[in-house]
Amino acid sequence: MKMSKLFVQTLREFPSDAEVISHKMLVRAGYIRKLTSGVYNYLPLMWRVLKKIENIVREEMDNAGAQELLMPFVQPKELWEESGRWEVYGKELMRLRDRHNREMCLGPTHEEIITSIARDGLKSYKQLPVNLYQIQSKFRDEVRPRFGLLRGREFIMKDAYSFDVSQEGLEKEYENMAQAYTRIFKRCGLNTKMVQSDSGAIGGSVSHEFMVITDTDAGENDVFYCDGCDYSANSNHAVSRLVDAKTAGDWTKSEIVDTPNTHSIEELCEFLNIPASLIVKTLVYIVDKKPVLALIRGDKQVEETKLLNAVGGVEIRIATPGEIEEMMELNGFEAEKGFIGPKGLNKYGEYEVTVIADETVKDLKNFVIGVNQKDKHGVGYNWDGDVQLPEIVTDIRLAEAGELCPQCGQPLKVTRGIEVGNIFQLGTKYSKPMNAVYLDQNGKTQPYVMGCYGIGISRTAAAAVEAHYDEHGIKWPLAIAPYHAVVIPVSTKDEQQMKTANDIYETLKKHGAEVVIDDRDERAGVKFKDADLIGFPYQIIVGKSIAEGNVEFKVREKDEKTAMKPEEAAEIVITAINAL
RNA sequence: CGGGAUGUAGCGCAGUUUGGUAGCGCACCUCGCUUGGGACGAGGGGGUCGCACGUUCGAAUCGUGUCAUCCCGACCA
Repeated sequence: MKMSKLFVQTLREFPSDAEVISHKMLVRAGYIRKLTSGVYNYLPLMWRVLKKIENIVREEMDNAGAQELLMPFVQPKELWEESGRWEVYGKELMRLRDRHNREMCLGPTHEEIITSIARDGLKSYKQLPVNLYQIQSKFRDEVRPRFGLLRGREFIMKDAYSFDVSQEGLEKEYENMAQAYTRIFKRCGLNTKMVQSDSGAIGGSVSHEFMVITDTDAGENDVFYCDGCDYSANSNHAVSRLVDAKTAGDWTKSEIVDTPNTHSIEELCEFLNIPASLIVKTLVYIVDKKPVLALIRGDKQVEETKLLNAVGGVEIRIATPGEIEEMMELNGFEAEKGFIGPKGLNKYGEYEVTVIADETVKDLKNFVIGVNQKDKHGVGYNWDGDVQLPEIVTDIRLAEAGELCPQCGQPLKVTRGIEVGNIFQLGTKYSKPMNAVYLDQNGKTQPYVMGCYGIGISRTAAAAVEAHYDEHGIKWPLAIAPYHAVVIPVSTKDEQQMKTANDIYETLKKHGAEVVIDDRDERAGVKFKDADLIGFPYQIIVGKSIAEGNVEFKVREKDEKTAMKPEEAAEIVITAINAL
């Protein structure tokens, strides 16, 4: 490819609306252009990168025994009603109507469609197991798209779905996919960590995410991990053992005491001169319009996803001060933020109040708790005597770095991660409601045991940039770079330079290298800057030293130039791409 | 959804306070000169100033509305 004809416009400056490195770099280097919020054009360079990643994914999926197909991007409401998700998916699901006023949606994921395909085609246990996948654009109408390709509304995803006759079969395929994913990301030049995670709106029980570990804002997930063993988990799923804390108060009887202006845990601790671990704090959440009280030890925080799962809801948010006031009034109290307690709070609007306690409060003795009276708290309280321990006691706590690993007891650490892949054990979550069944050996009807496995193709590309760049531009891993190499004749007017450059260019092409020759009549600096910015893994510079028979060879990753013969440089590139 | 900010040429921005013929840098085209880390000179093309309505002799500039984009927060009792 001639640089003069390559469709790429590099910019002198970073775009003003980009925050994270991958977004800035990909726009500036001419890979992507925003069409509208969260929606990007993939320009030729970007498309080459995406195709590289797709092909790695294809090879590994096919090798793992999966079969590729392609499902429609637009989906009918009816299937989503069958699974029950039309009601619960929320605003992320982009809904629209056709000319006949029939309701449709843009596919955010394809469980419903694949399940309908499977039930039409897979009638017998003899046909199972099967794993089907596609690579396709998805659309999720994110609340707040950001970070360029990392959290777009439209993005490219590989989604695979497995159908088995048993949980054992599913687990085997799950492991098979986990191994395929590990190979895929390794081939893409990414170090990933496979972490336990919550299964979210997709549903199911067991799930893991593949995270590219980063220390930047681009990592939207907190990942807890242990150096002592292999434990690692997304914060929405991480569990930990507590470090010792004071959990029994010194009060000898329970009473209500004045605690003026103690709106926060800190203020209350200071006023009573106690550690936060002696307080039961009560948080008011609204889950799908219904009120939920969450009780947790004062020094700990609620993990909203865990709470949501404990209640079995879809959408969760903290209650507003107005809602809290309303609830107080309705139950005959006059209290505000800082003084709320579970006792006597029974209803809100048309709903009963659900109370959920975190495990941390169960064993507290002589503790402090809100009693729904302004400027007062109960002290020396105990469960069941002074206040009822809720029926539901479970883990709704956000783990913290420094707490102990649930497996081996060493202190947990935390880092940030970009989720590039995930694997779920769905079980019969979709096959049952959608009546997707096969006949077993006994002629009996059974629902498929399903799994699903996603990889964000476009996000993987962006994550690769986050992991490989410097102040001059991108440093693509060879396997996913848009081109393997660029040949730069410093002066296009110098016949010897041009001839050598062309010879190298032709040689490389002949050996299967994807290569660009920078034939532009530009000054050397311009070409060097563009080459670094675009991120060609190898640069072969043909300049004055060609008089001594030498070119300069630069490995972008290492960022240093070495003089050598043209054929040596070509040899290095060819050897490298043959090793891919 | 709430709060904040911004919309002026492909990109980055000035001009808006105080209304009076739309500017700068980069990019693009032509010529010259230059050719090892985003040169220089001269000339040139490109914008209904997000959109609508209003005020005014006159609106990028003032007012109202609207749309879009970006950031922050979705308030840990």
